[in-house]
Amino acid sequence: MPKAKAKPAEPKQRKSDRTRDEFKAAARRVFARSGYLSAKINDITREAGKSAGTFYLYFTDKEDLLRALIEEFYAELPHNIALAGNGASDPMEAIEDGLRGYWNAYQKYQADIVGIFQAAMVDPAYEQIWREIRASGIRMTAHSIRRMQDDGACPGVDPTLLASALCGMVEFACYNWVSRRIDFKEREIEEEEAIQALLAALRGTLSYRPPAAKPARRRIR
Amino acid sequence: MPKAKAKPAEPKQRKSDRTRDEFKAAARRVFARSGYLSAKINDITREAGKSAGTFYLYFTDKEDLLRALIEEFYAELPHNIALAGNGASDPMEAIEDGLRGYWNAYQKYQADIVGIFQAAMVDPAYEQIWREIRASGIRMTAHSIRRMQDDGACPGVDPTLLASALCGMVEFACYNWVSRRIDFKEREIEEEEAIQALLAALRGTLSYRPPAAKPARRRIR
Amino acid sequence: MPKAKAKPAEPKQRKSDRTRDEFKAAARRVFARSGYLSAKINDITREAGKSAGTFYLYFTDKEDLLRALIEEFYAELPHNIALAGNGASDPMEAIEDGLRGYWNAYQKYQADIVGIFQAAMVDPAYEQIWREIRASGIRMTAHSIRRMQDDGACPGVDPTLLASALCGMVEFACYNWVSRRIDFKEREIEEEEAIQALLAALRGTLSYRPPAAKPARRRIR
Amino acid sequence: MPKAKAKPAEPKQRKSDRTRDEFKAAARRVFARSGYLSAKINDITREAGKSAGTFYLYFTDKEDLLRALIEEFYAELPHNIALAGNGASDPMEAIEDGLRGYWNAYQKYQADIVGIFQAAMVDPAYEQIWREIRASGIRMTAHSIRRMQDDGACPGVDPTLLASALCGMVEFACYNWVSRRIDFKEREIEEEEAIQALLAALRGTLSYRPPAAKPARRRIR
DNA sequence: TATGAATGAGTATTCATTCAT
DNA sequence: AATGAATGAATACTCATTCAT
Repeated sequence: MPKAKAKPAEPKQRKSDRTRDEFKAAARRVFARSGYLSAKINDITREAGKSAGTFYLYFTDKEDLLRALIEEFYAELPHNIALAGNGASDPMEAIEDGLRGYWNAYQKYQADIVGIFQAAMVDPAYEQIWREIRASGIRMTAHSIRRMQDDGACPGVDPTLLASALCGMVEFACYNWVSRRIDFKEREIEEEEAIQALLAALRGTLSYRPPAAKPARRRIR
Repeated sequence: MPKAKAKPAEPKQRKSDRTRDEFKAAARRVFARSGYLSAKINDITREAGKSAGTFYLYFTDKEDLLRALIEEFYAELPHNIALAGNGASDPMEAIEDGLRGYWNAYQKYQADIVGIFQAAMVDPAYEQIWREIRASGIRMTAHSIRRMQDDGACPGVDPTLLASALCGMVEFACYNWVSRRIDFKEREIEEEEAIQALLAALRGTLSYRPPAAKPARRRIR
Repeated sequence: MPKAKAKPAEPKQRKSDRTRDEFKAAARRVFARSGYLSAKINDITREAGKSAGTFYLYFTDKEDLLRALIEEFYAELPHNIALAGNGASDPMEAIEDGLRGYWNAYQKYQADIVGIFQAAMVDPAYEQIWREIRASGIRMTAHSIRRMQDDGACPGVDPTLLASALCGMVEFACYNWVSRRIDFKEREIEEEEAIQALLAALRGTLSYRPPAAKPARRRIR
Repeated sequence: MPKAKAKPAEPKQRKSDRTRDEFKAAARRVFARSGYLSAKINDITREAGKSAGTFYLYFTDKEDLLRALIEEFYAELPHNIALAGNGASDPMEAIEDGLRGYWNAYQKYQADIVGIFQAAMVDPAYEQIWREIRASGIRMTAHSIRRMQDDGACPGVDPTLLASALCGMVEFACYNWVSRRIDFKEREIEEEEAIQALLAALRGTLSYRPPAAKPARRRIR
């Protein structure tokens, strides 16, 4: 038949991309709702309004899908965290900027982070990824700690160890407060209130200076 | 687990008790090794050197087994934590005692705690249990925070919120450092070193006093 | 079956409907051959030429499958029985029409009826269903009995009790003669012969008039 | 040690018999309560207050146990039925005696009969046994029918076929009314009332004489 | 004899993945 | 590209039966 069709090459590519994105968006919703581990492939395809088979045209696996989420997340992470902290000359400010950066990233990439965290529990490959994500935060935090220590604050602790603890605190608070809504079922936590609580801990820890003459602990009464 | 199944008759004899304990011990090893969620009933029976069916003479479920672990854990928890902190008159001392208590309990009941934590990700009933376990620690910590605030320290933060963050920090550090051995693959963390790092954060946070004239954030130097 | 499980999504397409019907047909063959209680899911899938998992795309259970059979059976039952008896003005004719209706329904839905009957032995929910199916027949029969009693026949008996006995007779004869082929292994029973035997009992019972002066039982001759 | 023990050979034998009987009694209770097919070996041993292993000292099987029940039942059956009917010279009286005999036997051996009936659904060997039990009743009933037919009553029906239907009626009524308590949940059926209903059917059927000039059924309107 | 803990074959069920249309 | 029906390997669970004590 003589009807010369215009090659729809471009639009096709587009459509395919769109479907892929729809899957990712659906997965984010599902992961946020019921976690990565208990999410069934079917839950995701249903959420995406696609059929079961279609999923495998775009991803090989639930893990593959998670990997795709992570990539996006990775691509934007620096904007939220690393860059945020970079500008600040004052270590305390750097820490606060870092916290706010992480908090914002967490809001947006909740599903990804929970996904990685849960996958890490079961799959060593994801444990590695999780460790890497943590690592950059820890490195930054440790750097600030070291600067504070140079100034005489919080002496005698391994900066990396302390950084690991503090980053974990932030991470875990996000998980508990934002994703699982644990601990505070009865009331909504205000975003700023939450940040202030974390900030109080960070600030206190980093600026701690032991009293001049430290009395022996548990001295004889 | 939400549907309360009738527990199996639970043979009470000597031999029977021993087998039940063997299963619990085997489960602790398996959970510690590969986590609760990915553990198969078969993994546990094999580890216990028992046959598949035997498991069901003692437990109805993997969940039921976890419940049994928790009970034991619960029974001993107060000795390690609550009682520990009770004697101390000084809030800082109470916090330190609580930390050491939790740390010790964690060493011993690692598998249980990880099990509950993982089960909580997937099963609301365990989320509830996990929340309860956290609650007692949070309550105690919040109490100490309030006492410090009465004294003028760490002002302007919701004690419960801050307590939740700090308890999470301890919990999560135990998980990362002890159970997953994340962050510090290259070296063994000394127990005392780990405790000191956590203590530094707790002490700093609780005793923080803002500088007399609080300067505006990010003022020009 | 007491716990109402959510039925699987129940694909509605053409192909899917056919498969569902194939399962029902296969189940009817299997139930007729070896009874409902001893039928394994596997027997049915094999008979249907499908794989194990496919069964669960269409039914949650063996019970669910039986329920599906019953529905079909229920839908047609009135055509065979109730309507049949409705037109007849003479109670004896109503009874005969009812009998022929039930007989025909039984031929077609043997497997369903046997299934319900067997399931009722083990599961109270099916006992209820079975009771309901019986109830309509009993009600109709009792009605005819009452009309005959108004006319002076078979006096002094509870119509419902008698109806229950007579309906049971028909039911059980169908079971023994048609489904189990008991009692008459050596020869084929002609359909009409069987019906005539049942009819003889029904007719005799309903038209019975006690002899005028009832002699004492077991008097000396 | 010089204490010469008396050989407890006799008592031992007694004890063993007693245990066996306890199992049989327990089984009767369990079968009557929940049917033969759904009864687990464990249900029976628990009901008997014995341990699981002990069961196998006395029986090889649940079937073996059922066989033992049947034997006892068989041994007494003639007293209740066959002998009962034998004395009567009048066929109607023979039928009534037979009915009362069966009814009494059923009360006592409910569990056995239900057991055989259910086992027959699943196991051909028990189908055979069931058929045999039925056979003697059918033979007797057919005999009475033949005598009535010689007298001109209920003409034109195969006596055995009719007997099978009538015996089935009685059997099934016992099952429904006594064992399953179906059809009459709301009220207790009086024993005599039940017997009278069955008797009405038997009497009517056997004494039926077609009206002199039988009009064509469904004549032209 | 009696016990009851242990066994393992048999069965049901789930769900990621494939493939004909 | 998309569909959704079909697959079957993996796993959980039950229960009759054995056996060391």
